[in-house]
Amino acid sequence: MTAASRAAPAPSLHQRILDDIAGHILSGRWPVGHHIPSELELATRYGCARMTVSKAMTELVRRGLVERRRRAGSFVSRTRSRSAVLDIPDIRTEVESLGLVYRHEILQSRCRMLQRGEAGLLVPAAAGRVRALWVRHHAGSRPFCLEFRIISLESVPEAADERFEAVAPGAWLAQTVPWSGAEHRIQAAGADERIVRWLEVAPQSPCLLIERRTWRQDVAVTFARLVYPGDAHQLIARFSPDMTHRATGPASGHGIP
Amino acid sequence: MTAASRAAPAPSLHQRILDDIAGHILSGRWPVGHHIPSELELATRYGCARMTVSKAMTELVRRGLVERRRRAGSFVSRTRSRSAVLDIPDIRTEVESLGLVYRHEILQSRCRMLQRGEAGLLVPAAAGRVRALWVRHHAGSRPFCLEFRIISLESVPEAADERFEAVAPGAWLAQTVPWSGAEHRIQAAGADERIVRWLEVAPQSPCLLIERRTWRQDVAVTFARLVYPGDAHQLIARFSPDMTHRATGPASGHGIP
DNA sequence: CAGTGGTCTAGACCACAGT
DNA sequence: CTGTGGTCTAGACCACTGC
Repeated sequence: MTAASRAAPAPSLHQRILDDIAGHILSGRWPVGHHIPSELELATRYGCARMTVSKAMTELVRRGLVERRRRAGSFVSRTRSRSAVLDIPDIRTEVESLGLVYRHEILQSRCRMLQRGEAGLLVPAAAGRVRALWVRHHAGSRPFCLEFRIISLESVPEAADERFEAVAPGAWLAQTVPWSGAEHRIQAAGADERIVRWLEVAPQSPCLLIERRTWRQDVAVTFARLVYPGDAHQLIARFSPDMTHRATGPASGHGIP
Repeated sequence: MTAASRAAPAPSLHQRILDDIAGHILSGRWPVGHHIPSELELATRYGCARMTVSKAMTELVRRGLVERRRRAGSFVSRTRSRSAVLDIPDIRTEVESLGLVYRHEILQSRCRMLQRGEAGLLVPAAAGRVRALWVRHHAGSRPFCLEFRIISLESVPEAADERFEAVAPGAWLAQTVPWSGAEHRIQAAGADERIVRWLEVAPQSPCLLIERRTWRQDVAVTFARLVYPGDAHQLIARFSPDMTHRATGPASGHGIP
């Protein structure tokens, strides 16, 4: 053993097989369409049981690197996955990780019926009573984000009595209501009159707009529209599905222009 | 068997266990922090081998619903995963899925040394010769997207001779060069002078700006900055990592306001 | 120290799709 | 028909860690 293998936490065999094959693919030695040896062949090669190989291959399929067909075999995938994992932090966490003091204030709060024209906001489409809020989030002394939120009171009746002073609606929901799915829509928009007033930005200045719809099983839970002023805010999405956190990675060490 | 179970493709046992437990968690019956029965207990309950349970639990950990600690046991995760899968389509695909005719044109193209101030664009930071391009993508008769791209010629020497007329650089790279990771940064920005001219938009109008850095193993491959005019363009990110494709889902059936 | 998860085995049966 | 993946079993050993 060399000194180079410092504190190697004994990677499991299926992990090593996975890394080997992923390495062959990512390096280009196994081009798109390449026929990967069968599980039995690989098991023989690695001197292990077939199930150990199977575990590695299953994970490679999940990552989109490999496609498998019965009887035909396993092949390097041709559809290079054009998806990435988008990390959507809690706003408080986000602000505090910038080293700033977080604070939020409830600008408006009402319990009312869902209005016409808001039907498409909740998903699946819903009607009935909702809690509707406008929330402003601050980073230090500056407005950081303006949030419009609707909470379905049919899904979350306890939201009717919550004052959301200690904890903002988003965080409150996250720790209170279980949810099974969410959809985010991200776009750029010019500041409208309300944003100009509440975020203290110039009219029509560019803003990042994030709409989030959350549901549980087949019931709508909440809708949120988050507006971040200017180009000060950015989202980061990384590819490589939990690819064992490349320590020497590009995530650090370069400034954003 | 009831008539309701139509064409059920015999879900595997570990899948059924997974669905059961996910159902308990997502419905709230098992709240955050709930102690999930041990693998042995579950195996007894389901009358199966421990490994079958293990497979389900491992997947639940991957999805962020469950945390496991040795000796202590398995618990419903408190950190509800705030990540989503962002789908980043190829521009041509995107345009054509809108029912429009796609076209791209190379506005500028040079092989040159990487300039000072561009050092942070490639990741890991690199120097040396690059192919630098400005590309304009059209949807029908309208400009759709402006792309600034840098390709490392050390990683992709064959990019020096490619004309990128038949196929745009992004698509060409996707089908030519294997890559292991990518990072996207998404933000809103006002249109600068170049964007105003080439995308035919008003000065300072809001644009969606996507920067993509791609690398292979530990070598930088390419950098791309894509600018989409106005609020016409949006990205969509869905939560629930391949959560067995909710057919009756919110992905369809509601118009975007 | 004992219970838990993490891993691995050497088999087995089956479904399925190419040949 | 046959080779492939997909699943499952009934064990086993180990590492860790909370009791």
